[in-house]
Parts: sequence; structure tokens; C-alpha cells
Amino acid sequence: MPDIQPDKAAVAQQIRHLQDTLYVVNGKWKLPILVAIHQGNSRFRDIQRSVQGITTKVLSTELKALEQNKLVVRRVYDTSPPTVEYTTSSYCDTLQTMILEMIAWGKNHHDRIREE
Amino acid sequence: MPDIQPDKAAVAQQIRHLQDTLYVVNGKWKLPILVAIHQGNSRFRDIQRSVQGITTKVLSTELKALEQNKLVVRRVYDTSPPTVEYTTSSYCDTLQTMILEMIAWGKNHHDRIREE
DNA sequence: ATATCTGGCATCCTTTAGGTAACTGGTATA
DNA sequence: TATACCAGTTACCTAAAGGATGCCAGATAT
Repeated sequence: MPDIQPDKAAVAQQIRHLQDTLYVVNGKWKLPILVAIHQGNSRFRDIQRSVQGITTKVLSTELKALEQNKLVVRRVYDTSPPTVEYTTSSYCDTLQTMILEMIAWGKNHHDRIREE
Repeated sequence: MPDIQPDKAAVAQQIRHLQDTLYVVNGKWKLPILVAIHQGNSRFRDIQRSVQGITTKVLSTELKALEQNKLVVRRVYDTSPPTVEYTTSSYCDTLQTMILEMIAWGKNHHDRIREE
């Protein structure tokens, strides 16, 4: 009667990976912000306008978190007043397929809910 | 000079789909719970043991939310004491590729962090 | 007889996420 | 001269998420 169940260990491992991902992209705003930036909105106000309903404060703190996790790059240009530009990092590109899957599921889900 | 920018509208639409998805699966626990159940943990305590660190209270409320969103099915059998069984719905299966992408990214990310 | 398992519920508490509103300094525009 | 834009910051607040602890009743295992 074996004590070690490799299946359970593998499942636990998968769950941990999932939790690692969630730790980085969790919350209402992070992924929407990434999409907005990725699609060409590099300025603070442009991002805010793209992501419906977000406030300056929340956007500001989320951008800092994303920068810390190296998903977003912030560049300040020495103009007057300073111009600030946000872009997604190349590391952020590794999230692409995941995000596309999430968008696809959301679309599908929305259609399904409407049908009810 | 056109006022309507179809690109911006399309981006906004994608972001909305993403937000729909997040509305359903957001939070620290929902996806890990789904994986645990999907991998064959049908009993309350089994799920709890699979998802490291979750309390009975949180698990209980999350399961209710997942049931409401039709991702999980709860069945009670008339044994004594009653046996309760949780399974993922067929609708939940539509989340599979998305979740696998998230697991894969988490694994990758974890490896990357360790290297630093 | 005692301990432990099951599937939770109730209560209380802390933490975090998120929201509101006001404000800043510098610039450009009307 | 007044207004608006930019990129935020600060202080305050609420709501939701999450955590700790204790409990229940029926059953099974020691």
C-alpha cells in the first residue's frame, strides 16, 4: 500500500503554478491595463481612457506594480512638461496566448449569458 | 478627419471581454479549486487538502459562487451521514485551454524568478 | 470510551482592493 | 485672464476578501 501518490503531487504542483500566475496578474485591472498599453496606448491618460472606469489613483498604483513585475516599462522624457511613456516589455509578450484565451472565453461567456 | 476610430472601439471591446472573464474567475481561489476538482477531488475535505492554505469558510463560499456560475455541480447523496460530491460541469471544460495557459506561464515565471 | 473523520456554519477580526475627492506644478490654448 | 491638459499624489473611506477559532451531528476507527 504505497503512501506516495504521484498524481496528487503533480496536481498540487499545477495548482502552485496557477497560484504563481495569479499572484502576478490578479485583480480587476492589471490585465486590462496590459492590453490597453499593448494596443498602443502609451500615455497615462490614454490608458485611463481605454480602461473604462479606472481612476488615476488605481491606475497609478497598478502601473507601479506592473513595472515592478517587469511587465511594463516606464520612460520619462526630458521635455517640459516631462513626457511619460508606458510600453509593455518583451516579457509581457509571453502572456499573449493566455490573455487571448481569456478574451475568447469572456466573449463566449457573454454570448451564453445573453442567451438565457 | 474621422471622429470614429475603429481600432479603439475594437480594443475597448476586447478589454470588456477580458473583464467579463475576470468577473467570473477573479480571486485567489476559484481557479485553483476548479483544477483540484477537475483532477478528481470530489469531496470537500479532499479539495481543501489539495488547495494549500484555504480555510473551510473560504472554500465553502467559493464553491457556492462556482456553483452559481455553473462551473461546479454539487450532488448530495442520501447516505448517512450524507455524502457530498463536487464535480466540474461540462461548461467548466471550456476554461481548460485558458487554465492550461495560466499554469504554463506560472511555471515559466517561477523558473525565471528563481534564476535571478 | 475516546479520538477522528465528514461537510460544513457562525462569529469575529484583519487585510487588501478599490473608490472619492481634492490638489499640485508646469504648459498650452482660447 | 481663465480654462484645460498632463501625470500624477495625498488623505480618507467603504466594501469585499480572506483568516482564526469554535462548534455541530452522525459515523467509523482504536
